[in-house]
Amino acid sequence: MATKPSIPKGTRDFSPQEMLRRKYIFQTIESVFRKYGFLPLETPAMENLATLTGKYGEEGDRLIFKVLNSGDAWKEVAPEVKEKLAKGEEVHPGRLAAELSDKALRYDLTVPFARYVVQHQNELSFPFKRYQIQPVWRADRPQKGRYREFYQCDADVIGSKSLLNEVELVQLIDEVYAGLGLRVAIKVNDRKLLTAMAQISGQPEKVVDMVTAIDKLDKIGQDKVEEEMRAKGVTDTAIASIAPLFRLSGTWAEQKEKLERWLGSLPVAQEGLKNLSAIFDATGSLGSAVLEFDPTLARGLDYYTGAIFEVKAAEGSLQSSISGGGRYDDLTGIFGLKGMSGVGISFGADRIYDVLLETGKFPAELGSSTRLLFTNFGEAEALHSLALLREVRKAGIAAELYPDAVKMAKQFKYADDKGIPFVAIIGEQEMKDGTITVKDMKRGEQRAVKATELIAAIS
RNA sequence: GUGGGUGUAGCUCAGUUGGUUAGAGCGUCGGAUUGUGGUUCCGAAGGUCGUCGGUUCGAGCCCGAUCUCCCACCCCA
Repeated sequence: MATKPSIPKGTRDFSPQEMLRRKYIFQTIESVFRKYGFLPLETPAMENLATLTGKYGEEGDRLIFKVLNSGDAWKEVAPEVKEKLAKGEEVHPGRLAAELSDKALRYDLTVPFARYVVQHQNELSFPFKRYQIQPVWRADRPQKGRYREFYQCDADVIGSKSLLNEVELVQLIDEVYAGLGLRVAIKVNDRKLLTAMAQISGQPEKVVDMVTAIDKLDKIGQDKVEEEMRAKGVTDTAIASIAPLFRLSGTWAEQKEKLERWLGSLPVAQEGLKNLSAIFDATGSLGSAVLEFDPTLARGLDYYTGAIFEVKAAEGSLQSSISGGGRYDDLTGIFGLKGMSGVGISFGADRIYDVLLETGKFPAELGSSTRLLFTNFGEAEALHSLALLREVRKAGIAAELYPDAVKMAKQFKYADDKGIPFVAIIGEQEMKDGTITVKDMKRGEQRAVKATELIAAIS
């Protein structure tokens, strides 16, 4: 009792008002997922540690929340590890973690999905389209728009190489954000073009270093990008040979022409261009989003192999992406199922929430749920109201009876605080007359109605 | 994981070169109104000043450590 209660760093409580808004986001996303033929899936909060490690790169492994083994975890630690520690010798952190923990909280929804597909491959009919809306956990340092527990809303189709899937995902993204009333930019690139660029530079092995530097272009500028590449061991001639990247302005048709002149001789580049063209040609007109080719878009190099997507809000101050996704050719390979190509998209509900809040895009009527409150004058009046309450609820109207016979001011204040638009007053007088006094809280007016007129009076 | 800032009532914040019983606004609760909220008036409750330690006759204020939140980096939704 002495210490103030609190919650772990980077986690949050969601008040009823926040939950109404969060549900609005989840429901909008979910209904679009369903409309495009995706079906729900859930996986456990915990996975085996081995399922997760090594899937997100070195940085990712560090950010996985490990769960301490139950019982006396220390007792089970291998004797040679204990000996080393006793002598004060270094033990590799990963090794020690593996000794003390064999479970971990999920880091994203894609890897558990891949695990699920491999485990249940004989029960599934491909292409398999699933959506998943669940929290994920990362042991990151919290910041604006960055939490240690947050929700992802994923839709993936696995077992189909068709580019129609990419096209559908772009339309799906557009429809979700149109539904939320938010203008966004969908940035698209193809991992194959980045590979081609590294090849033409003569240092294909530096692709990751080049791309992570180029990814920061709009943030730090061309000079700093080149500086960072140089620091990572990219030669000056290589840097010079990828310079055309920075001059790829214009419409997709113009960008495509420039890319063909620059990288067209390489088969990988041809393939990437073919992919992107198919997406641009088949997408058609969008409602709320702008689709643009962004040659500096890199993201998720761990498993993406084809098209990659990222969504940024065109309104509000949040610069980070609010959705991301792409094509992966061999995600299930690491779990023993080869040749399963898939493509997916992930919506960051928590960041979408922040943007909608800042830009005032939440619908105003999300506020209240109860439409009618019966006041409570005492046992006899409450029992009388209870019968009417059932009728109102039967008509599909949310209603409640104040549970205690406290003074009227408190009951009215309750209705006011909760945003309840109508209050039914049934005291001694009304019971005698067989009427109900209905007060419109917004107008401040009230009138007596018969029981049969009650529903009409509050509709 | 690296660097910087921050922490005083439920919330937003004052608090003088270190000096007695730490303040305001909003909110909460009670009353004016024993059948009427949102406006008004009156009153009350609520703080081991993030935590632990140090300097000092004396610390909300100075020093150290630690935690939290915020900002930048890394990375990411």
